[in-house]
Amino acid sequence: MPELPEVEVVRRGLDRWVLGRPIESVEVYNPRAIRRHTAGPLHFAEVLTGRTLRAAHRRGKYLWLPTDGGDALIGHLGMSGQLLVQPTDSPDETHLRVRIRFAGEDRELRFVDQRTFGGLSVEPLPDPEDVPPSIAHIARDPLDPKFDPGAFATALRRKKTGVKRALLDQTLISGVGNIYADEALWRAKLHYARPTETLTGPAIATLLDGVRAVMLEALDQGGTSFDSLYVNVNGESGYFDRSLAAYGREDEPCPRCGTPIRRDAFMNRSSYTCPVCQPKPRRARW
DNA sequence: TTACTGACCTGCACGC
DNA sequence: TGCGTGCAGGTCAGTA
Repeated sequence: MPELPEVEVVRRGLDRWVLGRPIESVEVYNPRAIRRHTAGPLHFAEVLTGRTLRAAHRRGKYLWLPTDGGDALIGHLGMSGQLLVQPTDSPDETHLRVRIRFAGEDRELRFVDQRTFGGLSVEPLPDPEDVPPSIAHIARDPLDPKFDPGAFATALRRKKTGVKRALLDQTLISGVGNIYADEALWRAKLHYARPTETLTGPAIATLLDGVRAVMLEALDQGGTSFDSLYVNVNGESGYFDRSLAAYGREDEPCPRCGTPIRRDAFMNRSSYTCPVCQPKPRRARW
């Protein structure tokens, strides 16, 4: 599943392979892949054709690529999305949704998405130095140099919810998905249902350290390839799943204390914890 | 205003 | 072999 490190790997690939190349044509094979572009597939293709992508930016798990026309191509990989730079003559992927060809290039950009939770859109970019309006509500991620740990701690304690639910709230802190939330909580020895208002300053600092550490380790290894759904722009998988301590390790021994890892249903998904290292709080918030 | 829930979507694993 | 069901999970609209 693409989380922040995976998206950053993709951003770096886009930065290397697609910038400065005029777009020759755009083909949309599944309208759902551009559902956020409300003007429709034809408009999406028309507005991009002839444009040149100038940069590749990221806010949390969103990517945006400003064009020379005062707008930006915005992308989100969802759960299974891939942005691939492929030779123009290579066979189409089964779930190819959008193809972008560049003038005079033997490589093209493909948006491939099995589950179509991700998508692309184009929208005006009033300030080239700022984020697009549609993703302005997304908070900075903990790897962002301008991320403010003090403001995060204040906002976190103001919430009246469980700490994992808060970590998954992209308006509070971005880039944390289910996998890295579980890993960061394991590192910080916090149960996912710990009420946010009971977290101390040092506990929040430890949690942030855990989030940063797990993201940086994933980034070093090219992202988390938990299944075959995630690959970088060159189609290569990462290997970070080998380093996961809790997520996906149900009944396996906790790397810290040896107690079998437990899986609970949480928010229509799974949560993995060590029942000894991460004891359930007496007063839990789900 | 804030917290929470469910829908969206598709391929795979599993049981019958 | 084929069918039905459950599961995976990021985001956001709708509800409480």
